[in-house]
Amino acid sequence: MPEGHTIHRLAQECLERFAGWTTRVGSPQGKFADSAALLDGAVLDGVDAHGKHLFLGFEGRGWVHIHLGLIGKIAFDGDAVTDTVRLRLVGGRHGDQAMNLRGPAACELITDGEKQAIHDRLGPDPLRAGDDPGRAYARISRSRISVAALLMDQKVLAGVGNVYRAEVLFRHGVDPFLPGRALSRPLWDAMWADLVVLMREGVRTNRIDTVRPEHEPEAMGRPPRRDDHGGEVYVYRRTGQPCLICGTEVRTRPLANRNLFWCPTCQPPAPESALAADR
DNA sequence: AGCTCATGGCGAG
DNA sequence: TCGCCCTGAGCTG
Repeated sequence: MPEGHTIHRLAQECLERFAGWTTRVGSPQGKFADSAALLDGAVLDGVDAHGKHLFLGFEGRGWVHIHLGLIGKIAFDGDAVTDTVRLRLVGGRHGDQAMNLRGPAACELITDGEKQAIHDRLGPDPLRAGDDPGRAYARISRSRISVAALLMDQKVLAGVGNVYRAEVLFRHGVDPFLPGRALSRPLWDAMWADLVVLMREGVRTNRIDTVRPEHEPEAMGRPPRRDDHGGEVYVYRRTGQPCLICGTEVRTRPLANRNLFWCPTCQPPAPESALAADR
């Protein structure tokens, strides 16, 4: 579920549903009950998103900092209230809007200062207007770590997860094991610009689509394909299947506890790739 | 009923 | 590098 596009979309949705109105705040599951009691009845007056971090502002009472982790989910409307709901909001103009949060890695009430500290330790986010790709490149270009690992490091770049990582590397023909220091500035700028477009589209459609029209199966004379995760992608979770462009079997390998996917033909290793510190 | 896996990230060793 | 936290879906029995 959650890469940065999901979080930014949720921020927008919370703003539209709840902002400006007093909000009932509860924690059916109990782990957020003390803070929920402090917030109950406050006006939700602002939202923010940075990478995979979501912030809900309650007038005069601080921010609820939410991180969904790998398995957290937010549902709205008629979603059933079960004993796993960590945070429940009810409010809006007619008091009939509802939000349920389940399974988050973080759900905590924090101050402005604590919120700022989170922003300070995150890298630039392609979905935050004005964020500077140069800040990410400053770290990438100094690192011997693979570009695949760097793209997932939220201190380097905020919001990209396992799907966007695999797909942006594919779209630019970059070998995942290329050390960051071997990535040129123009190539990085192109990848960033691509992420801005892909992730904005992800916010709009609520899914990750990365396949260019000319590579759609129909355009390539192949039968249509449906992914079980909702979007159309080149390599993510397509292990052993033919690359949509060249037909080579998509490969996978765990890197830093996560599965990495790539096409060894479209993303050929550079000489420096053998030297990545983390391969 | 129990296992594995998932678009994350943390802290201990 | 590993184990662990959170929940639920999709398998296997």
